[in-house]
Amino acid sequence: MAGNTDSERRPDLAAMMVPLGRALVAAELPVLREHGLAMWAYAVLLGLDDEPVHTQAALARDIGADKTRIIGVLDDLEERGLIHRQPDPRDRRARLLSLTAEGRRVRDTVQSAIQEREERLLARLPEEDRRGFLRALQTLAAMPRAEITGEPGPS
Amino acid sequence: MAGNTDSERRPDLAAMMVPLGRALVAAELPVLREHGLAMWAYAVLLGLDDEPVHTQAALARDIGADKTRIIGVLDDLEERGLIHRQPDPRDRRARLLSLTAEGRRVRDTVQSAIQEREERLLARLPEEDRRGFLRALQTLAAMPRAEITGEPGPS
DNA sequence: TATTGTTATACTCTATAACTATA
DNA sequence: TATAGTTATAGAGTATAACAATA
Repeated sequence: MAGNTDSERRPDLAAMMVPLGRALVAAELPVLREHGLAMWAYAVLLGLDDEPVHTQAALARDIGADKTRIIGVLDDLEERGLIHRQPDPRDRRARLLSLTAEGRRVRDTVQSAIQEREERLLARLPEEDRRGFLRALQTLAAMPRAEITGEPGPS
Repeated sequence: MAGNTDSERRPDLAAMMVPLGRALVAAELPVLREHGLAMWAYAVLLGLDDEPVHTQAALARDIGADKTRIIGVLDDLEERGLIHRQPDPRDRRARLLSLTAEGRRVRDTVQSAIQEREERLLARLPEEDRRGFLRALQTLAAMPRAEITGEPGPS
């Protein structure tokens, strides 16, 4: 009646995903520290990846942070010349955000190092599982949060 | 040189896994609340699943918690008759932990409800991806943490 | 001396509220 | 009045340190 025979029983998805996510983050930290980046700083660099401009609140929302929390991060990244932050001439309340050339270089270097480590981990999986895993993970990660939680979401 | 052609570029694993894990947890919370369980209480019930006995420190380590943090949880679960906690006669420092019949019932009920929701989510993936995803996820989740972080781990 | 469970404390991360400047 | 950015404050969650009982 529970829908699961004993043979196909598995741990809950969250019970597997959360500790695994923590371990992956822990694996990233030494790489980030080598380049003087904290986790949120790296998230900001990734968040500015495609979109060359932004507003701080939108960037915060995109990377799952609070707008008040990334201010210090932006201050630091700007001071180090990794991002530009200039007032929007058309709405002087807003700040336009973009990566500098150096910021782009750092992002690429760090991301390559991180994904190299990840590839070594993924290489230990059977090829068929590996492909399905990556495709499914990207599909699920791209879903709006509300579709996963089942809640109507922030209206 | 970076090992990735532009066509196969993907987000970092952690960048997908962590928000997805958070969303899955958020999806569990309403189910847990229906049964008066907090997240760590559910983790304890799951941690006592196979092993009928334990010591509190070992249980905490197994579920990725601090030994000081689950004490209140154990107090509550014991008071509600979901677990037994009795001094080990052979080492009176330790407490033997086990599920009561009611604790087992609650755990099964809650886990079934949670996994039903999860199955509805997984049903939206192509069958081939879904199988590989689950197999790979279980493989990775079963790995010792040190194999993922690359660190020597707590010696 | 070392370990189990416990309590008390400190620290980190995150969320909320309040202020300014623009609109 | 409403919004973007900022600052200050409060809260939740987590880790660290210190203690009593037992080994």
